[in-house]
Amino acid sequence: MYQPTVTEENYLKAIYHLSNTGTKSVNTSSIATSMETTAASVTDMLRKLSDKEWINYEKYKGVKITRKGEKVALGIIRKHRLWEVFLTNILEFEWDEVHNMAEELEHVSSEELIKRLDKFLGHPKFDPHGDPIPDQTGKMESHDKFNLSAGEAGEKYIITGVTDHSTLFLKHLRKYGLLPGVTVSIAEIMDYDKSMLVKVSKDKFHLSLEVSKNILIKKYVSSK
Amino acid sequence: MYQPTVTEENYLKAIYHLSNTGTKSVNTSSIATSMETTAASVTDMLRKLSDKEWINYEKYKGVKITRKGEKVALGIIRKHRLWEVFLTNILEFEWDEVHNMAEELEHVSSEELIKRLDKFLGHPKFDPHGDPIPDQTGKMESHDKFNLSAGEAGEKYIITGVTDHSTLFLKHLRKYGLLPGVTVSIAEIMDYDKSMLVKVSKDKFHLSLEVSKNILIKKYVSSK
DNA sequence: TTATAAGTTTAGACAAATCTAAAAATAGTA
DNA sequence: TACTATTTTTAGATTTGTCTAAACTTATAA
Repeated sequence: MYQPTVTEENYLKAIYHLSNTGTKSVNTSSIATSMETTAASVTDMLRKLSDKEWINYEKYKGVKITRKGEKVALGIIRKHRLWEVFLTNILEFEWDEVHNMAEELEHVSSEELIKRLDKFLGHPKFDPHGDPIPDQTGKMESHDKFNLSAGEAGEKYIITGVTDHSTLFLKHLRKYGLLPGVTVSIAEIMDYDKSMLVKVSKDKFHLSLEVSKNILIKKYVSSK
Repeated sequence: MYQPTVTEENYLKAIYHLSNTGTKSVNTSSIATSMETTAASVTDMLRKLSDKEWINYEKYKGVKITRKGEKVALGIIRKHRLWEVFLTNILEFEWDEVHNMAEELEHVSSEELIKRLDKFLGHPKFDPHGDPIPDQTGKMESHDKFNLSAGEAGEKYIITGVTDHSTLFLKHLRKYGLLPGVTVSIAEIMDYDKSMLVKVSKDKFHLSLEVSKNILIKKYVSSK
């Protein structure tokens, strides 16, 4: 119906993420924080997004994304994650370097371009951070991830993703070789601060709760 | 010094092209035509570009691009042409399909991205339309092109580019296999309308002056 | 339950890029 | 040269996305 502007696309993406990630309701101030702007600006934009039927919005009552809005958001997320795969796999950037470039590339409008990029990359299912890539209809895989901080001593896990996508955090993980696909065994969990001693291939090291909380894992299954 | 906006980048690109292409001076109305906007809007923008020292501008006296402005323009042109190579060589688009996508991709800001893209593509010297790609310092090859309409009967030439970049024209040329690199012999030039009978591999066909005027060629050299 | 705090919206303003209509400057021509 | 036509600029508005400060609503807690 309407063609969203770049700003509208970014708001819808933020609202989509807030709807699915946090447990709190999607309110004006949480959007303001995630968009790094003021509550007043958000209110203005919510009216516009509501007029275009991408969200349901009632004053003082918070926001719910509509089917239409979700479709826009998933389209942008698809583009973002495909470009991230391109940047790491083809142009050989590190996983902590690609986010800002993908933030720009995701707004390039051609659907045909993204279709061909997807094909060229071999229809990847996950981006370099382990996040699933929606297909053209918006569907995506979602394996039952949980936090490394909820893992048990003596168990073996595979890293599937992260919840903190900041460059600082990703760089930190890269230093330890903690990338999606890597196997981690928990040797010990400290009672005092919930920090853990982990083993990755032949290295052993300490992870704070702050770090383990932001790493997503699945159970290690030996065969296949 | 200043970071140009997308609009400023597009104005500088247009002014650069007008400075180098046409013989007429770069005046307000020619910029307005090429930017598909009004003379009033152009005047406003010229003041801004002048404030930022990308052009020298005197009221009613027309415009001259500065070194700084030329550097900005060449950076955009470099990005545009590298993305065009990517779209045709890697994503297998036709040469008449890539322009609009490249118009968006050229404004993605990362210098490192374009450096790696250039490397990935094998440091190409020309884009799919035969236009030279500036290097990081703004230098580019410029072989002595001339118009096919200035060619002589009985002579053999190699297509090096086009002067009309419209989809309509490029599609027309593609139908005849008239692409950069292809060899063309002029069999006959009609006195009446300056149309020409040309031979391309085994095909023979007629080209109007309208068409031949927009094809760039160089002399065919048999060895090497 | 009422006072206060927290969160949200409105009002009014601004910068960027654009427009139309009118005024001013330059160019072309008799 | 002087008149007219063309080109360019100015003036005043508009749209998008933003801001601060003030007003308003909802939540919290004595």
